[in-house]
Order: sequence, then C-alpha cells, then structure tokens
Amino acid sequence: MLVRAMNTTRSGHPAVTRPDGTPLRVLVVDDDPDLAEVLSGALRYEGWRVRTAGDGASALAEARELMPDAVVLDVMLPDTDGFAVLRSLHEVTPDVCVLFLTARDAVEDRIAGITAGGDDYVTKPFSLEEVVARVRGLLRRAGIARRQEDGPRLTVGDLVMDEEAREVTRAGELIELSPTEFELLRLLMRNPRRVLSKAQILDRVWSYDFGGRAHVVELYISYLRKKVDAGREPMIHTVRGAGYVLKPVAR
Amino acid sequence: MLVRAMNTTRSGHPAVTRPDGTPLRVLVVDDDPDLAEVLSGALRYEGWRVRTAGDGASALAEARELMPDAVVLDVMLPDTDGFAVLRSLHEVTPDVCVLFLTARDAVEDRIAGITAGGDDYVTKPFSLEEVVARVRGLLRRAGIARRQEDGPRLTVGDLVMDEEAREVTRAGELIELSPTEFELLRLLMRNPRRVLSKAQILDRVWSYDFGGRAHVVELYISYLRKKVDAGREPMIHTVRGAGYVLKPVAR
DNA sequence: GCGCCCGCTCAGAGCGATCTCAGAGGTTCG
DNA sequence: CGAACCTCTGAGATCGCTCTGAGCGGGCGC
Repeated sequence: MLVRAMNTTRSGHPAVTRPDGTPLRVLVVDDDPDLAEVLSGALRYEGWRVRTAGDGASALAEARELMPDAVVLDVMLPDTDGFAVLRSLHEVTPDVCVLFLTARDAVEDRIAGITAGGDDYVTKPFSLEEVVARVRGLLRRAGIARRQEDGPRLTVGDLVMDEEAREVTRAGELIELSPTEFELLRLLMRNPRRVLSKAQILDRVWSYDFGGRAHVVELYISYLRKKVDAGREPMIHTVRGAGYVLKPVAR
Repeated sequence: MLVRAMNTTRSGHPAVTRPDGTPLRVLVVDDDPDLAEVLSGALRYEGWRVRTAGDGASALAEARELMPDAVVLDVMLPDTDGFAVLRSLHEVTPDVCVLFLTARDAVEDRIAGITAGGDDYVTKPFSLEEVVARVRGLLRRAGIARRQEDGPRLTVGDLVMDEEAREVTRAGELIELSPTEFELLRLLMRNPRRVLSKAQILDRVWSYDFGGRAHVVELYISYLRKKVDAGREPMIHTVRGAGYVLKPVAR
C-alpha cells in the first residue's frame, strides 16, 4: 500500500537506513538559516531524520539529544570554530561521520588532516546532489548505512553507474563524463521513469548560488545525449512543457 | 445543498485521505482573496479540509491551529518572504509539504533550493487541475496521503495514465500527448462515467486568465479522440447540450 | 421534413520551448 | 606557463503546441 513505511524516501525509492531499519539521523549545523533549511529539506527527502543548529553550542545540545549518525558541519560558526565542535562531537557520539562545509579558499591542509579519520568535506558553493551523495558515501563506508538495494551502483536498463569509482557504462562501454554531466546523470538515474522539471534539476544539480537560467539544463542534457544515447536507442527523453525523463529502452 | 461523507469528494470518487481516514488538511496562503477563494474551492472539491490566509503572520497562526498536511503558498506576500514563512512553517509542522505559487519571471531568482526537498511549485497563471495534481503528488510522495485506489496510476478500462512518468497507454500501446491534451485527459480519467460540461472543463484545465471560448475544448476533445480512440472502440463520448464523458468500453 | 444550432475537423498563424553551435572566461594539471 | 578541459552565455534555427477562423454535417425541435 502507499502508507509510507519508515524506510521509504519521499521520492519512493528504498531508503538508506540504519542496520535496525530505523531512519538515519543527521544533524545540520550552519549559521545561515536559509541554507540550513535547504540542506535539511534535501536530506529529509532521502527519508532521513534531520535536525538543525545555528551555532556550536546548540549543535552539541542537539547532538546529545538526537545522537546523529552523521553531521553536516559548517566550518565557520559564529561562536566556535568547526574543529572545536568536531572534538566535542566525538566525545558525545564517538562514531559519528562528519561532512564539512567550507569556503573554497579555506585552509585545505587542515581539512585534509581532519578528513583522514574517514570524514569528508565539500566546498561552498555546492550542489545538493553532491552533499547528499557525500553523506550517503560517508555512512556507507562507516558501515552504518544499510542499503536496501545492491550497493554503490545505480542501474537503469543497460546503463550502469558506479558512484564510488565515478564510472559510467552503457552496454558495457565506458562513457566519460565531466563532473556536471555526472551529477546530472546521477540525478536522472536516481529518478528513473520520473519526469523532472528543469527547475528541479537546476535546484539539485547546480549550486544554490547559481544565478543562471534553466537554459544550462538544456545544454547539459544535450551533452549527455551525445554521450549516453550516441547512436543507440535513446534513454533520455524530452517531455515538452514538463521536463526530462530517463527510461530504460522500451521492452 | 449537497450532503456528503467526510471521506468522499463532491464529485463522488473516493477521496485521498490521511492514513487514519480523516480528510487531508490544506492551508492556502495568497494575498489575492479571489484567487485564494478559487483555489480553496478546487481543493475542497477534492474532499479536503481547507483554510486560507492572506499574509505570512496569519498563515502561521492558521497553521498552528489547523496543522495542515500541505500548504499552497504564494511566494510574494505583503509581509514576509517565502523562505522565512517556509522555515517557520517547518518549525510548526515539520512534515508539511509546500506548493509554491510564483510569477513566471520570479521563477529564475529565488526558487533555487525551494524544490530541493519534497516541495514543488507552479507558475502563475496556472490551471486548477495542475495545482490539485501537484498537491496530490506532494502528499503521495510524502506518504501522507492514503489513496483509496491503486497508486500513482489512473486506470479507466484499458486506458492507463502514469502521472509521474507522464505516460499514457491504451491496451498497452503508448500514446503521446501534448501538455494540454494530457491535462484534459487526466481530468476526464479522474471523473470517469461523469459528464463534464465544457465550462467545467475550461475552468479546470485552462488557466484562470484564459480569455478564449469553449470552442477550444471541442478542439482538444477532437485531438484526444484521434489519439485515444484512434480506430478502437470509442471511450470519449459527446453528450449533446451537456458535455463529454469518458467511459470504459461496455462489455 | 426543414432549418437551426451544436459540435467536429481542417488548415494555418503566431509564439514559445528546445536544441545546437561557437566561443569567451576560468580552472586544473603537468 | 601552456595545453586541455570545463562551464556558461548568446544567438540562431527549428520544431511543436495552442488557438483562431471557417466550413461542414448531423441531430433535434418545431
């Protein structure tokens, strides 16, 4: 039936859950409320339980209460710096995974030192698809996540994407994609047979501060077609006035 | 006037309800009272419980009282911006779904991130069918809605519509439809065996600012017939002086 | 049975959506 | 520092969609 089970995402595909089947718990820490809202929306959409905090102090308080599996943590906070928060976090929840949000010019070496422990980071501005993918990766590698499906592989028809290796093949043939093309295709493959509007695509694949227009989506769809559909039976379809769909070739 | 059971729409088909069988609750927020009225009428027609508000402040007040499952929210409000309202809404009712209403030109700027979660939006001017369909889609994906029928598929006889994939088949054969044709057929399929007048159709499928005459309805019915009934036993019937009906082929 | 009105369909204009190309910046890497 | 690559902008060109207008035909009231 359609009553939502705990382990189903809003989008309907099977959710990544904790080993006991309860939803994963994620804490978002960022002092920009709009950004925190957007992030938490995207993570909630994965079927996860999300809380937010705006500074280090309340982050710790929330963490104590929520006992999160993962934390999405802005390195620049008003009261403390992210690394101090990280240390305290690990005291509260030792096994927690952390995804850092950082400005591009931030000291990359310090980050590198921290991420050695299995944590990860993305630089602002980032796309939501990217953040979500990273969090999923973290959890999976940490062994916290139990995936309902196969593994780190997405399959639609004869199109296969290995997210970890960042490798895509169609009918066994390797397809080389640029970062943006890869992200766009991932979004499409995570929503097969579902029409996605250009705005939805823009919101998830391009970074939140992107000012441009939906025209780029058309452009990148065109790139993808040249690589994914090249000569073969097309899988990427335009639905005029509605958006784009990825479908396995008709039976 | 019409007496009706709580879980039945005015039009008589089974209502989409909350899991416990009580009617879904929707809050409409728009500063144009006329528009708010039209919208709330259309949503009530679905058998849902509807309240309206004209600005952000009263929207929050109403939300606290109604605890809505979904909110239809104009992004341009006199007192606050849509983002702030969204945040406060999520504080009051964490799992609420939001459908944004926006002017066409506004789409480009600040919508970014808004559809990031499960939320969605439509641009003005819109048709009522579209708004209703989107709200239903939101609720269904959020797992809030319990549908009396099967799933995200509409079926009348051997005619099947998959709303998410925007795909229609008859007896297994794929039928390609333009956006307007699709919307019209959806209306007919949601009201099988019921005669719909041209005025009703016009009101629901065409946007509220459409100046044209009912002649377009005839035209689009004609288009649909060519595609849906093509050569087969007809399902679309004219009722002279009254309107049109869609019926499964009599056995 | 007659004529009128309703409804059906055709053809075409106008418009908007989409596709693609070419090239300007910017970034990465060797 | 240069080459290769990536991303995005702008401009046409194209194509499909929507709606108008007109003519035709048939059902229904008289």
